[in-house]
Parts: sequence; structure tokens; C-alpha cells
Amino acid sequence: MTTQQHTRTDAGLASELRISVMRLRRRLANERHPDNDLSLGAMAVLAVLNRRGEMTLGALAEAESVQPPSMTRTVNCLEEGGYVVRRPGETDRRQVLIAITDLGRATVAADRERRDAWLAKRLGALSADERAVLRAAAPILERIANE
Amino acid sequence: MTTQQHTRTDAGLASELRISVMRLRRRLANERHPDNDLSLGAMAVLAVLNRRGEMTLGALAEAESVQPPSMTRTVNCLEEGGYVVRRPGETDRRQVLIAITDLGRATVAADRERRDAWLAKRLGALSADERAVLRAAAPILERIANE
DNA sequence: TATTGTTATACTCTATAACTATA
DNA sequence: TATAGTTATAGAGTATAACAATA
Repeated sequence: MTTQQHTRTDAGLASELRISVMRLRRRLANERHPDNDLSLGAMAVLAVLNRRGEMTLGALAEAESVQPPSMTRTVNCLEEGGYVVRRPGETDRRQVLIAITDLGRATVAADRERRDAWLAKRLGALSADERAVLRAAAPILERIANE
Repeated sequence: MTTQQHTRTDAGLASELRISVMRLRRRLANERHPDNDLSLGAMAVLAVLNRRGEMTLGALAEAESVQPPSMTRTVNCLEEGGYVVRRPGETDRRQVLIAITDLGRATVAADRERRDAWLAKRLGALSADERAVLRAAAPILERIANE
């Protein structure tokens, strides 16, 4: 009985979460950063590089849970814009090391400064309790997504 | 000081949430339902129709926060599969009313029964506290997305 | 041979603009 | 004219398969 109730509750929660996540992501994807032409995914890659330093393309793909060809495309965009540079791996020349540039770092910093205006504005409209809930939820969502 | 701290915290939260939501959504989109060939969005539309009854295409588009052409496509898929039926509006024949069929209802029911196996499985692995956090977070995310 | 990354190709979901039918 | 929906077209983001270079 208790188990069944849990199951039902989890199914409902899964459904609700799924729809919320889908919709929120769509809204976020439509909110573009005014100062640059980078997509949501590209900005996320830039943030990873900024945080973790130079990485191989493969490691970057794994960190973002995408396939290597997708990451190649994203990195191409970033490189064309001068946000990152590629260089061949030193010990293994099949690898490609990707590093963030000064422009990339400045972009991340500027972006963080007035980051996610759309979302932050809405977060600001929430109560402190609601924000606390989201703050607790974010790492759980992250963990689920990375499993 | 307090304000600044809030701002900083909100920016960080926005960033974290954004990345979590993006990634989780991508994972979810890759998890297909084994019994049918419906996309995540199509299943969501079916769920709305199941809950709210017959709706016009425009109302459905607004409910899902997509543009009418996108909804036309989704409804085409659903209609081809026999999950919904179209009929012209009675008072206004420009409108198209979309209703869920028995197959559609059965699909929603079956889907709910073993809904979101991927997500529910992961939710089941969480602690009760963590599930409670997500249960509280889902409607907040939903509200943010619908604003 | 196995692995790293790239190229080629295709699919899904979304959008905007132009069009049709009705009001 | 204005509105509801559709068709046509395009763009972003993702994937798989085939390929190149290196190990």
C-alpha cells in the first residue's frame, strides 16, 4: 500500500517534473544573451572550460553529456568567434585540447554578471523559501541528469 | 550588501538551474517510450487533452507555449497515429477542435502506469527528503516557465 | 587494431512568413 | 479587414555512420 502510493506519487512527480523541465528549457533557449551570439550549450561549454581549464574534446563531450560530433560543432562555433582555441595534444597527438581565450573568459564573466536576466528576474520574484527549494533542487536534478 | 548577496546568489542559482534543466531535458528527450513512437511533446499534448478535454489548436498551442505551426505538426503526428481526432469548430468554422481518442486515453493511462521509467527509477533512488524537494520544486519551475 | 576527433548526413523540434478559409 | 489554422521554409541542436590521423 505504502509502496503503491510511493509508486503513484513518483510517477506523478516524474510526469510533472518532465513537463516543467521541458517547458522551462524551451523558454530559456529562447532567451538569448544580447552581447553575444552564443547558444545556451555553447555558453555552458565556455563555463566548463573557465572552471576546469583546458580539456580534450572528448572530455568536454562527456562533461556535457553529448556525443563527440556535437561537441565538435559547438567548439567550431566557439573557435570561429574567438572564444576558445584548439591545439593538438602533446603526448597524444590524436587528441585536441581546447582552451578558453581572454575573450571567452570576459564573456563568461560578463555573462555571469548579468547572467540569465530572464531567469534571475523570475527567481527574484519568488519568495525566499521558494528560492531555497530551487537551490536544493538544482543539484539533485543535476545528479539525476548525470547518472 | 544583502541585496548584492541576493543578486549574486540568484545569478549562481540561475546558472546552476539552467544547466541542470538543459541537461536533464536532453536526457529525458533521449528516453523514448517503448510502446509508442510519440515524442515528449506529443505525450504532453495528449496529457493536456486528457485532462482538459477537447480544445482548439490555438488553445493547445498556448497551453504548451509553442507557436501554432508547431502545434499543427504535433497534432498531425497524433492524428496519424490515431491518438486524437480533429473536427471543425461549431460556431466558428475556422477553428479546429482536437479531441483525444480511446487509443489516446489508453496511451496516456498506460504511459502513466509505467511513466517515465528512466526518471521514476532515479527518483526512486533518491531519499524521501530529496523527493520532497523535487515535489516542491516542480510547480515552481512550472510557474516560472509559464510566466 | 583501437582510439580521437572530424565530416557527411539525417532527424526532431522549433520558429517566421506566406497562404487559405472563414468571420 | 482580421483571425484560425496550415503550408513552406529555415535554423538550431542532436544523433549515427563512415572516415582520417595517430597510437
